[in-house]
Amino acid sequence: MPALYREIADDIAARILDGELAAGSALPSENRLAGAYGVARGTIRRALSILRDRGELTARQGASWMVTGARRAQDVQQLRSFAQWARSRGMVPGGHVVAVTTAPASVTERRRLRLDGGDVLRVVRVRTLDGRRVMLERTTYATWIAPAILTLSPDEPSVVQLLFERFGVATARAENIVDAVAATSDDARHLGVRRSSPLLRLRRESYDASGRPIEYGEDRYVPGTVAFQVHSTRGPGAPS
Amino acid sequence: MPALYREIADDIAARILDGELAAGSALPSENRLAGAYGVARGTIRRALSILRDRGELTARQGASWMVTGARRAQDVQQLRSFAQWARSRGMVPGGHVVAVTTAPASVTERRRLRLDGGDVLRVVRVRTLDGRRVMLERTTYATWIAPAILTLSPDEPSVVQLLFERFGVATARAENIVDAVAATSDDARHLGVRRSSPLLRLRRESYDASGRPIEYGEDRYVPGTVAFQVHSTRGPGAPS
DNA sequence: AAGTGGTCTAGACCACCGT
DNA sequence: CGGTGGTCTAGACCACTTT
Repeated sequence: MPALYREIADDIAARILDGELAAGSALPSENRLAGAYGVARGTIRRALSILRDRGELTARQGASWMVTGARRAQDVQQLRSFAQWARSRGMVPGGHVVAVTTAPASVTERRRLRLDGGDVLRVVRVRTLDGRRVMLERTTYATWIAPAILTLSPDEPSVVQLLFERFGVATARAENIVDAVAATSDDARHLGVRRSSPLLRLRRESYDASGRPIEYGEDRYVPGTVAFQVHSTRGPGAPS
Repeated sequence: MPALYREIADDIAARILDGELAAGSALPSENRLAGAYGVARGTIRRALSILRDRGELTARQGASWMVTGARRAQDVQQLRSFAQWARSRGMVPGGHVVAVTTAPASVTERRRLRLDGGDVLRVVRVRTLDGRRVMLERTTYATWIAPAILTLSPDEPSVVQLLFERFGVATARAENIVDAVAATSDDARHLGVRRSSPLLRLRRESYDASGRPIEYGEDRYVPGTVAFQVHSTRGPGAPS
């Protein structure tokens, strides 16, 4: 059962999408919304703050909440898997595994995955969107999760989702560092681009709810196919 | 006067930095903190949620808040200006203007800056960090802000800050789209890199509190000098 | 079972925006 | 000025983790 404030946020988001709440228009006051939804004002504020963090609404003290009408795009902050994100944009995610290796954890891997030893699982995948190759993914999975990964179909499009559904392993937090690199000949071959052409690199580390590292790796994106959007706000502050 | 929850968040952040609250350790319970700071539990939760959004803390229902000990890095979500960000990392921001043009707004500029006409100001700047060229910035300023920009010293390192201090114009919201491009010969000359080498491109649009576009443009970063960090959480939700 | 964070309420006061 | 959002309080109940 989702929380009340989530349901309300979803409802308001739907009303924006429907056009009932037009871009640039003002929302009813928080008190009116509270009355209309039959909840306390705090719950409304919490719902609105979610939409503000997504860039769909803005607030100014003294004035009403406004609908921004920002173009929706990919949002790194949303922490969705490649497959989930693709589907939400109406595209078909696909891909295939290029290489799978089981090997003793290197020093670096032990440090980054906080392992004492054991084998890690290294996987290289090509990711496609509507059949087009858009990304090359290199991932190292921690020892404790590796067996679970191996039970999955090699070309499974949504590893993250299945990890949660079958094993209850959910990514709670992730750190992503973005920069640009030139395609190596390896990258170029797998992605079908020219060697040394620019790629967007996203280095990731993900953690479960208890803070234990799940995996780390990097994704190399072909520019023009996928763009990352980051939304930033300098609001009066964190939501209420 | 900053809000209470901000002061508390700053205080806890300082205690983390001091090492009083070590990475991986648990915080006192919210009720204890509320007692210690002499505020209501809600105020404590709000302060903690700020630190969670910055990736410094994590929360799990039923367990205590934990200090993550994440490496501090650049964070696109923070919405700081280049100069402010550089200074916060202990580096000296600098730069020089390559070109300044005043011209009637093109169709694209009128649309993106929501102008009816008039002249816009186009500025190209090279940004440096400790004397090294790291970024090429191309910006188009809206008609209404252009005169203010022109009063600033051409090589002013912190345009954003001065705009606020002298004219009260603050960026409230920004949309950033990140991808990778190959350096044009122009880029290469200004940044001192080889032509067609990979650059990280950040396209920006910024808005003031009332939602009016201030400027838009793009920054091209030399990889390896600056990296963007994006922190993402799948928490029980937006802060309280 | 006890303690923790997650959600929600009802009310209060303030700072700011609009008319 | 009235209405708006921003902050803060005090209490309640629930879901979850820990011991």
